Amino acid sequence: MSKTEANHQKRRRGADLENAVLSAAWELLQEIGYHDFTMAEVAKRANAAKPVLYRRWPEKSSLAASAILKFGPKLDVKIPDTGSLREDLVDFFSQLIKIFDMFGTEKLKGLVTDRLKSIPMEKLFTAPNSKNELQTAVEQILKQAEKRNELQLSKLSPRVLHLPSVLFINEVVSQEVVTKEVIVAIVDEILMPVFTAKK
Amino acid sequence: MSKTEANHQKRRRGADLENAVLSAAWELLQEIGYHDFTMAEVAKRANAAKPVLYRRWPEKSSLAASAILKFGPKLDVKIPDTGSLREDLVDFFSQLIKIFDMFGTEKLKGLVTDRLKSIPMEKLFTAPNSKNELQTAVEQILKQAEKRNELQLSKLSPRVLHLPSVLFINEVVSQEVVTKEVIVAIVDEILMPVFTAKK
DNA sequence: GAGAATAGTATACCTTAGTATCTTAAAATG
DNA sequence: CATTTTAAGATACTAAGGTATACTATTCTC
Repeated sequence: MSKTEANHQKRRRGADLENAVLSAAWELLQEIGYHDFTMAEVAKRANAAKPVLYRRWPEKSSLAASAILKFGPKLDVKIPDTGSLREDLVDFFSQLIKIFDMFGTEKLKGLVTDRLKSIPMEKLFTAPNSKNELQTAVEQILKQAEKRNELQLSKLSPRVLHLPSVLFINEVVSQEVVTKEVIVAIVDEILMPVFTAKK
Repeated sequence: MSKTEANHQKRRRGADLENAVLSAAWELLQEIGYHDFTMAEVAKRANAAKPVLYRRWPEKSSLAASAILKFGPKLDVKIPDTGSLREDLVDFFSQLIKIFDMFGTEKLKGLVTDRLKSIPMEKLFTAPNSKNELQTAVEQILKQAEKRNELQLSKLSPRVLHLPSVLFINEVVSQEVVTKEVIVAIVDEILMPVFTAKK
């Protein structure tokens, strides 16, 4: 029992500890992906006890999501303004797939399906205590289109505004990889008709 | 160790055993729902060993899905022919929600998200070795609409044909309950514009 | 500064999905 | 009918998510 070193003279708390855990989680996620990622290993890496994790995140998928939101590629996607709704949508979603490709959808699939147990699809891109950035961007693109008389925003319901997120997640969950062609098809066959429907 | 009864003179095999397991699974699902449903309990109820289950179904969600497909309410939904695509779609999906309401979407949510780990959304309604009945019905409804010149089937891609399944599943995963109003909104705001898009 | 409240640490525990192993009944093959 | 093959039975095991408990270092409050 002779601990040769003064192991933990200082005990981390609050934000300090939280950051250490999130960093460890982020490292692990990059190294081995969500599927093989375990809570025990995160705890070990962060030199923290498992209950510390569960005190902050109710479940594994929640911790993983937090780590990605904190350290993952930022969703600082440029909102395009090409002069055409169609082009703007294609451009915007093309930027999004790059982020997913960094991980590979295969590695994210498990996380997404686990998250769906707790939150609805359209909220998957929403950080706690913040706006859904994807949603905001879509609305911005639609506003631009309204100025060009391509559509009437007031006629679009929340369900319709969430459609891009839903379709995108569906592809991530269903396909190995989301290509540019897939995005073009989604925009031309689904989003454009819905957004510009005369009603 | 004195087994007073000749417990298992006969050892069940093949389809016999499979049926016994599926029956036990179906009973359990009805009694306690998917979340509390365990493989060990199914095995016990069926007087079978756990490896018997895993030899046939690779995972819990797969066994549950099989049990529902076998004993659950049949998808023998009547294909409506009201003379209007919109009415047909609303009518058809209204029949579907009845089936889901029998369980309550809450009880099915976990099953659906678990299934999504193995299969894409649009295949959720497809039994092994059979056609996707939901898909077939949608196509039938669209054929009828084509005869009335409401749309041109040849212009609709597989992605578009799967859209009803995707949207329906999204609602089941996202909402507590899928109401008639929700269905009407999905049909009017999304499906009709997509199916009848001029392009 | 004394004492209470808070929140780490360490560790054991429970539950359940899923696997491995060994024995044995039943079916298939000849 | 003897032998081989297949698959069920029994049971033990592993791994991981998640919880409970006892103890103790910090911080808060008075």
